[in-house]
Amino acid sequence: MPELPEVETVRRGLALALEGRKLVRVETRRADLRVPFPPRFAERLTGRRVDDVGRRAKYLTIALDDGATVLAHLGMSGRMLIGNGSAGPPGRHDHVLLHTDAGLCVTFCDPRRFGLMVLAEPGGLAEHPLLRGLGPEPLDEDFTPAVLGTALAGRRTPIKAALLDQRMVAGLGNIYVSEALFHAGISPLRSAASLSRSDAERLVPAIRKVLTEAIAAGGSSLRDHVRPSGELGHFQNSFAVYGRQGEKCPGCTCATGGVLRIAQAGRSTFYCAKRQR
DNA sequence: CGGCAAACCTGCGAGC
DNA sequence: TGCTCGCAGGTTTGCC
Repeated sequence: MPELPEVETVRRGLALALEGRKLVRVETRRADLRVPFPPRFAERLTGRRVDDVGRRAKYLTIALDDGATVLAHLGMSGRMLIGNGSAGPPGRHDHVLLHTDAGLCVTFCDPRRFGLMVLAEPGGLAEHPLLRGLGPEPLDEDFTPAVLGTALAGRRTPIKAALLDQRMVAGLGNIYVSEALFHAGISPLRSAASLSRSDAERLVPAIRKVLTEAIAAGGSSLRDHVRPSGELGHFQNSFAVYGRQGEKCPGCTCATGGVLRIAQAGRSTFYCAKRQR
């Protein structure tokens, strides 16, 4: 499911249900997801108040009042859903339940179990192994064309693959890389190192624009993504190229072709060969 | 070191 | 109707 805009949408929904609330009961319903839960994970959370729900790249950060932080990743199919806690028995893929003193329950549901939920000890969040190597947040001011250019320098891998590398810039996934490259007019096949300064100066704003608009739309709901409230996102209706192979890209005047679909590093890439060079 | 393919796991839609 | 195949928004591992 989730790239930065979907995770940010989930963060905003979770903040409404969790911030300032005490966790009165916590259930883990299996021993592990992609990685095992920390020892006594449910006990560590029980009785704690949630001070803040944040996000770093595609990770949710749930800060507790004892200084520890829950790190959650939604993998491909993870959802966080807010319910009233009395909506019948948990489903087969409901792995973690957080009951609050307001009577609400946040359920972490993840059929494919590529997600995870672990705990960073007080003061250890920034240096946590899952976060340590991440590149800049694309919506932060310190993500500049110069910073991106430096990160890409010397990389012979295609720009498509480089942008999926969370060390270059954090939070992009398969959808938004294709979309951002389209808006910047850059071919996904070009090597990362071949991007000029002027390419980077178009790419950075293109990344920002796509992510900002997707967040405003509540993310993209292709199959799994729903907001904690249960509402769907609708940015999938604004895709220029993703999933649109054979169609003309927006505003395209060329007579032939249309959006192409290719495989790069085992994943689908969508682009317009006319308008992306 | 760098880059690619495979692996992790389940569900769903298409095709036979 | 029911089976098999291919595919899916992420990340890590191992191999070349």
